Amino acid sequence: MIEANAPVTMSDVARVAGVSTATVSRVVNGHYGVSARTIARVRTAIEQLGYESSLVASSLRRSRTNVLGLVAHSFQSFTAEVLKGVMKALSRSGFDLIIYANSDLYGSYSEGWEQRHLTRLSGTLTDGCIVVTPWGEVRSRTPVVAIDPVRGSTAPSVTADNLVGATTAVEHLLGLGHRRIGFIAGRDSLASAWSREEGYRAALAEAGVPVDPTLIGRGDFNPESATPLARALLRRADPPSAIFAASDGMALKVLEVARELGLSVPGDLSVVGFDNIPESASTEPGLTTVDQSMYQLGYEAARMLKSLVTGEWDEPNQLVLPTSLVVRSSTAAPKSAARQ
Amino acid sequence: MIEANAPVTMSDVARVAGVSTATVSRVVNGHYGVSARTIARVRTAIEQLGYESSLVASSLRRSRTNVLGLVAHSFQSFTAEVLKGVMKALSRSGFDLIIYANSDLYGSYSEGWEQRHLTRLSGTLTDGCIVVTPWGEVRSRTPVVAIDPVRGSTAPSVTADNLVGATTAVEHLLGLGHRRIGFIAGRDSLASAWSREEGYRAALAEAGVPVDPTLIGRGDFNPESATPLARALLRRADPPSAIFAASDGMALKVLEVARELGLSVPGDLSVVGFDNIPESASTEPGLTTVDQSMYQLGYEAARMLKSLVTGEWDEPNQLVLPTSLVVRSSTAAPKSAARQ
DNA sequence: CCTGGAAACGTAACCGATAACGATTGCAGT
DNA sequence: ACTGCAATCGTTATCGGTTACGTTTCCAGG
Repeated sequence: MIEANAPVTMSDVARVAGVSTATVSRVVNGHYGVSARTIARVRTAIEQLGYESSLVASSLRRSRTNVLGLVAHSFQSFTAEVLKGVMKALSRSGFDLIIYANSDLYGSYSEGWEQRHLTRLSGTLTDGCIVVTPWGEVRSRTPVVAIDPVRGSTAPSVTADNLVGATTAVEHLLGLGHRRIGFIAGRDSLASAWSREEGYRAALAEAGVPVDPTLIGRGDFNPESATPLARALLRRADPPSAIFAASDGMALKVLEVARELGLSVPGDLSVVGFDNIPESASTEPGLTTVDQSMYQLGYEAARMLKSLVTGEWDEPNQLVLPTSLVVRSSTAAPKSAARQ
Repeated sequence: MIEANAPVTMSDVARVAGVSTATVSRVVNGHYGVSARTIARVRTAIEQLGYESSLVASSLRRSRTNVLGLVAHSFQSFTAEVLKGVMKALSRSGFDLIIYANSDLYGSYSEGWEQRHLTRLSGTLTDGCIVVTPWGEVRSRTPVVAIDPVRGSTAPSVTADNLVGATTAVEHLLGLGHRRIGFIAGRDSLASAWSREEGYRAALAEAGVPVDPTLIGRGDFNPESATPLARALLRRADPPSAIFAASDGMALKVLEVARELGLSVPGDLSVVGFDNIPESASTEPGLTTVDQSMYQLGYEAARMLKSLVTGEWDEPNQLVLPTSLVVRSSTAAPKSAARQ
């Protein structure tokens, strides 16, 4: 056995090649001022020892690392889909990606996680970060792009056209004949939650249907938060004939509750979600939802961040992407439609 | 404005609190030997400056970082599903997760990426790593768990019962009456690809059907690799009546080719995949496949790694998880079934 | 032969933190 | 008052690299 598994460092290479670590560094980074013969010697030593530079050590001293970061507090379908888009945008770009996710020691929805992670990374490791569904405005030495930012943020962000998406979804229900339409809202610090509720109200107003505040449940985008809300809505003496949930994760929970209460969907209850996560297509019945191409969100965010880091961004830095309604089988005309 | 966005370091805190950096470090890490009054002063300074310790700097000096790593070369559905399981296992465990993904500068399937990434991280940043579908055996200072390891590896790993899964899949086709069954293999350095091919052969042998080598296409798990292979198989004068693809990604490409050639599925051709990625449920027709719970793979791998790092692992370190056949609508009896 | 300047390379400071170690202080015991 | 131990805290080496700067070498030009 040549070597066990001791970590081979730059000074090991230097010793073997008979040069200083400074010279090794120059060779590794292709800097000027090393003779061809020395380069060859160093290269040989590197090869022989199987040396790889430590990302950590070099990022400590360097300003540019060519690593972009993504921080997220959970890994549900939303983030996973976003991630695919980010990876696509970064493919062959020269930037590597580091995703930092915490283990939720402080509780699943501890405020400020994104700031904590961001400062821990952006001090040195990354050239810039993407933050998914943050809790608040963040400050950072390096550029930050938010996916689904907080309300009123003016920082760079990428978001879906939540207002139009939600309006379309509710219009779809109205068009089917529904009049009592429940709504399960998202975490209200997020602009998306706000806009989706606005869309809900706007569509109702447009149709001349008064908003009944007792039909609105205050969720937080966490699927579990929807369960008690759905139960409360559906156990009423006068339950809504349709529920629009601000996210698919929550909408799927509504389906669960409906099943639990013996309600048939879409017979007794129509359900519409928002996001179009993969699970929504495979559930039974298929969930009618608003597609916001999370893949695209990730793709555009990564593209924006890349340009911000290299300093070549000129487009507006608040991107809004279109949505589209995907009609599946969780919606139908209400039983009492004829009555209206 | 109090402070712009200069990175605030430990010495800033020390200066404000009027102590040395060592004392700040002790306070931050809750070490012994600091008076209550000093602790309070330091805490105040930390609060006031909004200090967060740098992950990079501390990991350089520390031995334990409480960060686990995951390296993957791409982010298709497989890895995304695995990730959800990993996150679940790490939730509230005290371990954070860093995912490192490269930008494919060296081509999508550049051999040795996992070793490169591993050495760059494991020197200091992480206490251990999960490697997804590696290219070869890896060496590392810290524990490594492979998901879907290379053939013949004896290192810690988690894998699905690919042999049984593949056998079951082919038996399903045989049971429907198929006799000419094509196979599209995966990247053959992986144990999973090998086992799935073994299962294919075993099932045929058991049924007394001779293996026709010309019905076997050599893919590499990359969906794109399946397209030309499927075309070649289906354009033959004597095409197979069914195709078993070693991954869902490839199977979906087979469906695409079938559509392109005007073949109806399952009328003219039955297709079976392996993995059960979310897309397989939502495609039309739904893909019959072997479920290997990628979520579970990730969950178990993280659990194993956690124990290896803390040194409390006692179970065997090569886990094999069961699979199950999911029958959807891409399989049916062949038209010529009556003839046999 | 001497000088100037660039090329090649080493030395050491530095990045932000941790930890071994030593120094100082406070206090109890005698 | 003196000793001894423990508590508290600063000093400094260190992690693995990068880089400013200084030194040496070498060659061309005068």
